[in-house]
Amino acid sequence: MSSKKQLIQPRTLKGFRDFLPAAMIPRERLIDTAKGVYRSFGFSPIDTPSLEYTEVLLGKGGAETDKQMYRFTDHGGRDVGMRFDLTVPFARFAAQHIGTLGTPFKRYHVGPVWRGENTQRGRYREFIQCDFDTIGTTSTTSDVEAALVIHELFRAIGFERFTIRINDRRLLTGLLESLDLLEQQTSVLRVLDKLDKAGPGAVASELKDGVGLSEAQVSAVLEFAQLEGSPAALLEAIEPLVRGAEVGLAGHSGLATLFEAATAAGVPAERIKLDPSIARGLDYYTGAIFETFLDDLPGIGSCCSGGRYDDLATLYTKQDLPGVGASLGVDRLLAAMEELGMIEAQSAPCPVFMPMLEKDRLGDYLALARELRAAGVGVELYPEPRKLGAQLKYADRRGFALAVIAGSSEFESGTCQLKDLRAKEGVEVARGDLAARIGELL
RNA sequence: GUGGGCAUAGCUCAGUUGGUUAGAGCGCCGGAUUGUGGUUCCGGAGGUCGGGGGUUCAAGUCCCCUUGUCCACCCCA
Repeated sequence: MSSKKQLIQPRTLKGFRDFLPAAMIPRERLIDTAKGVYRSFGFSPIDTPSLEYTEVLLGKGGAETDKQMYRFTDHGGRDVGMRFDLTVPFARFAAQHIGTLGTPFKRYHVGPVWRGENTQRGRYREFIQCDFDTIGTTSTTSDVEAALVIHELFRAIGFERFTIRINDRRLLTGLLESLDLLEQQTSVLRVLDKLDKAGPGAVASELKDGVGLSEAQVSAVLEFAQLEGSPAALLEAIEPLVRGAEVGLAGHSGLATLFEAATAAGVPAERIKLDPSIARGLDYYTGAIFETFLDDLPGIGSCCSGGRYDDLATLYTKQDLPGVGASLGVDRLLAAMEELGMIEAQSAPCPVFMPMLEKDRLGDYLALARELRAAGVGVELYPEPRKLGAQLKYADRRGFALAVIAGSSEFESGTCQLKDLRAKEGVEVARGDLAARIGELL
């Protein structure tokens, strides 16, 4: 037969991506930062399977997420779904294990999720979420803490200009209840959500003609959504609008406590806003809602969203398991950081590069590298004795900070050359002082 | 899922009303420089013009399908 082999075109599925070291290093750093912040607030790590019985996942996030869920039948005929977020599996997890864990329980969870929707910038079919949640308490303390975690998280990642927009589902429900619009809640909120883009005129006419509200109802809803000002001023203006409904008042006092406490905790006013028009989020939210936008790149969407969901676990257990938490969109945030020039283009996994000059000195090189590693300094040894210039070029391209250069004369005299690749300067250093000198330069 | 724009070398892009062997810059490899790289000079490799089909004497250029990507809607991290 033909000697030409038919090659398979190397490619990835739409919305699925490969990650080269240059992308993976900042990605891991971001995740480590998030884990550190979560732990500092007392959240513990957990993990769950990426596949679940479809019945566990279906109908929990709303019709839209059901449509986007990857779903198939496995070899045993089981109806299987790939998780589209980490919150729904967590509710199942909590219902299953809360007996041994006890309440309240705080966890964080980092892992990929899948949604079969159309791709866009910062929007993929496989992406990492980095969640933290507290379950087993309805205390507003946990709501406030969620806002504080988001604030510290973005600070730790390196952002100064961002806004956490907060609302409460109960406020909206209260308003609609007092207007006798509870039935149309979903469609009213969907239209309302377009306020920013479409403007009040378009929203008004769609509420009237599309959803069928009366003039009075339209103006009441618009008046509510268009309120602006400090949280305190907003809450004062909102109170009379929701006074007629108990839920509304509960949401009102929850938000009042939240903003008061967040301010007392030192969150700057410009980073935390009450936004009555935020209504979105998955179907399971029942209380406070959070969305986080970057002031310098609002178009990319919310990079960290969440809220309170007091009924989610009731689908799996009779025990009351209210929860609150949020999800950091790692991939979306990285796309934003890339665009904002916050990511250094370098892919050196460790600080020190060691060129190999003489093949028959392999044992000496390995021993020297091992000494450095034992002292806590990461070292990469080049695998073959090429021309030194070429090896240094390799090191430079990877972004190594330092090179430790040694050949026969150095090995015999117990020294080596320590070269700062950034400054392009080298000094001769006694082998015993090497780790210390490296520490000074890093 | 719906609608629109893109798709040419590793990267960023040129490519005239369809018309001979498809170009540039950067990068890469080799040499000048047999143990010290980012400059300079010389030389070199690398392209099924995303894939498939069609129209034509002739297609990178026109048409259809398909895949990917970007944008808008929808929704969301």
